[in-house]
Amino acid sequence: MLKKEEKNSIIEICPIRNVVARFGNKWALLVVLVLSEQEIVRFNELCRLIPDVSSRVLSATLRTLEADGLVSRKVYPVVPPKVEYRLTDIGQSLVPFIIQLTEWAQTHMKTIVKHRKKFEVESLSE
Amino acid sequence: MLKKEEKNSIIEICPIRNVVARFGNKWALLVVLVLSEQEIVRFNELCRLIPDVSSRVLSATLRTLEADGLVSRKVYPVVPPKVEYRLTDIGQSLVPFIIQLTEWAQTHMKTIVKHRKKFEVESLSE
DNA sequence: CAGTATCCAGGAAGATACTG
DNA sequence: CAGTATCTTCCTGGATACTG
Repeated sequence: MLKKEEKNSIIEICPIRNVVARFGNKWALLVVLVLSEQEIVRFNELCRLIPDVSSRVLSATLRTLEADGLVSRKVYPVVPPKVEYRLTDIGQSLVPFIIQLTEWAQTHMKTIVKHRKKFEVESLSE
Repeated sequence: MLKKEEKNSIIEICPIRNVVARFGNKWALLVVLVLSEQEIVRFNELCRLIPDVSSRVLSATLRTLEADGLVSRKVYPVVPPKVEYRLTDIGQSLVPFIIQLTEWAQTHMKTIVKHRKKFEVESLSE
C-alpha cells in the first residue's frame, strides 16, 4: 500500500471519490430523498420523518449537505426559532439519480437478500 | 429517537437502506467500477489497480460483494493459487447508475468544492 | 498468489442532558 | 424549536506480519 500523503493526493485528485464519498454518510442520501418529497422541511419535522436518527447526527448531516451546497438553510428570527431546509438546484439535480438507485435497489433487493442468506449457509458449511 | 429493536426493524424493512447501505462501504463502488472496465481481474491485479487499499480491506469488500451476488469468484486449483473476480449480471446492471453518478460528480465537483471553501470561511467569521 | 491473523487508531454515531 | 455539549460505544479501516 501507499503512504498516507500519497493516498491523500489520490483522493483529492479523484473527483469521484471526493464527491461520492458523501454518500458514504449513513443519512445523507435519505435526507436528500426526504427533502425532494417535501420541498420545505423544518428541523423537527425531519426528525420525525426519519425517526431513527438523533438530532445530533441529523444536524451534522444537514451541515455537511449545506456546506456542499446541496441544501439551503433559512433561519427566521422568531421565538421560538424556525428553520427551514430545502434542496438547492444542485441538490435537486441529484435526486433523479438517487431515485434510480432506489428503484434498482427495490428491483434487486429480494435476489440480493436471498443470495446473502445462501452465501451465509455455504460459508458455515465449509 | 427509537429503541434499538425498533430501528433494526425499520432498516430490515426498508429496501433502499438495506441495499444502498452497501455504498457506504468506502471501496465497494470503486471495485465495481474497476471490474466493469476489466471484465476479469485477479486479486493482486485489483490491489494494483486500487493502490491505496490494503489486501485485508480489499478481500473483505470482495466478500461482501460476493455475498450480495454482485461479484463472482472463481478459484483455480493450481499452485500458486489463481482467483478471478468478475461482475455478475446484477453487478453489471448496477454499473450504468454508478457511471451516471460519477458523471454527476464530475459535473458539479468544482461548484461543490468552491462552496465548501466559502462555507468554511463564513463559519469561521461568525 | 491470494489471502488471514492480529492489533490498533480514528471517526461515526448513539444516549442523555442541557440551552438561547 | 432547533439545536449543542459531553461522554461512550461501536465499527471501519489501516499497518504489519505471516501461510497454504
